[in-house]
Amino acid sequence: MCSPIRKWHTGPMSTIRGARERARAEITAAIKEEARRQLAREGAARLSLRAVARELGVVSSALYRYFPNRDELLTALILDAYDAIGSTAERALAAADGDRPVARWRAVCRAVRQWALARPHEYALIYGSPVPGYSAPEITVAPASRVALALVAVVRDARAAGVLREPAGPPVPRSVAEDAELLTARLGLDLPAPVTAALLAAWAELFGLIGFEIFGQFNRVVEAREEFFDHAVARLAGTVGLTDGDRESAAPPPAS
Amino acid sequence: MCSPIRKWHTGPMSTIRGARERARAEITAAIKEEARRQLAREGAARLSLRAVARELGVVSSALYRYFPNRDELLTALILDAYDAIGSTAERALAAADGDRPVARWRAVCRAVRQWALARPHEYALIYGSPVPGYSAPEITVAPASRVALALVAVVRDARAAGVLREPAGPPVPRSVAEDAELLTARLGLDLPAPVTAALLAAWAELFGLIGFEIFGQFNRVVEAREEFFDHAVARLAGTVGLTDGDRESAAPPPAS
DNA sequence: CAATGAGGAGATCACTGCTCTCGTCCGAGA
DNA sequence: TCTCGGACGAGAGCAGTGATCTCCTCATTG
Repeated sequence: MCSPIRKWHTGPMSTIRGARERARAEITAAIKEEARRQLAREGAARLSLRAVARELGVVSSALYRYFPNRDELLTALILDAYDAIGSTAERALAAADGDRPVARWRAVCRAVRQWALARPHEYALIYGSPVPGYSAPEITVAPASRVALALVAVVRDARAAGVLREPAGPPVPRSVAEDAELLTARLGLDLPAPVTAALLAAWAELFGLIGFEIFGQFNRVVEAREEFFDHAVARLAGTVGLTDGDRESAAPPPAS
Repeated sequence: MCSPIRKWHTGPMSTIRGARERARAEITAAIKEEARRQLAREGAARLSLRAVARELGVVSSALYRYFPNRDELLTALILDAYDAIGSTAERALAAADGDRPVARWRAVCRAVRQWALARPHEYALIYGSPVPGYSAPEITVAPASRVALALVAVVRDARAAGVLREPAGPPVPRSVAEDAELLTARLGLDLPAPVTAALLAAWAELFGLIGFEIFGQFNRVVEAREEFFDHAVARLAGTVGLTDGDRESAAPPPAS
């Protein structure tokens, strides 16, 4: 009856459809929610299907109606986490819209760090060691790149505004330049290879910094975490060529 | 009696002592060896005491004579891994003894990367997410710092040779400078705070790069892995102020 | 209004970490 | 040289895990 939409078969969006699949969606969400709670409390490897089921007042075998196995549940959590950190970065980017390039860069980096500090276990899930004999499936590559794309956007806009310096440093090797060009082409951008290379390194350093902070490598080494992070991120902005437009904002001559 | 050495109670070194404890040491080593094998095959969370025991032709409860629990076994593996990667870095440093600073820096970084690529699971054990609800004990801090100390040594020697530039970039905030001074004092060094700060960031970037490569973040993004790494590491050497002595080796004027 | 199939309950299997008890046998102290 | 303590391994057992299968129910759908 009513025939509003072609049911099943990949409906256009998450429209309401039957009450049945609404319930299904709700239960799926509840499972992930509880799983996330346990994740935060115990970590990924201690995440137990049975415990989730117990907490939901349901028998463990019931969960298998929603996730074929534990790893699939983890994959769902990983996807959610990538989406969450990605949209956090994008939100920060949007919020810093009119700002100068270095400020936008810092805003994105800070947002990512804050997200990670608030959810260390979820962060570990996506940027720590891939879980137990579990290698991230292909589906994760798109959401995984959203943070990187936010960083790229800052640089792209800076270049469009004509305030992007060509980064200093050793020349970019041929093969790396080719990778860089492939990448920028794939993103529909036009960035010089040295910038792309610097950007990739900065991307890695950002998560290196956050990972070291979260996983304890900075314990008893760096105490002023926030200030150090901001400082490192500001340096990073310089290495990818970001400036605030005024001349020589990031190159005081070497002392003495 | 006989009083050659005060037995037990922390003998001076790993001298031979009884045949009994020799056997104990051998079995302990065999357990760790087999555990490492399983680690390489399955990853940390799939590491099973029972499987190790089975492979060693022994009943599982027997292992508890050597390690009080699974986490302690993991801790032992972590310590070994830190020692291994640390001594690899130190060996590389020693092998590049007479070389110029940038070459020494690159040698250490390359050695660390090679070690990690050859043993991704062991690398994940120490630089990935801390294992299952397990937080690294204090004992790991000393061996964990050996790689960093190798990097520091390169910079220290460069400074002693007078070929260390003061790194460019934004001024170091007060609190970060204090951390830096505390750290250099603890190491008995005399490095300017900007250098120390840059060094810490470079340390994080090094492991960010290696982690991204091992954990798959560079898949379909960076194909010329080795060249990219070398290039990033060369840039990094520049950011901490390393030069090869000849003037302006790392600062070509911005094109155009 | 009927049947069909989604979903939950419960039993079961193989596996895990860990504990406890019980023989055995080595080696240090007399 | 003898003896006794203690290190060691075997084995049973407990509680917990992921996963599968069968059975029963009831709401949805045609």
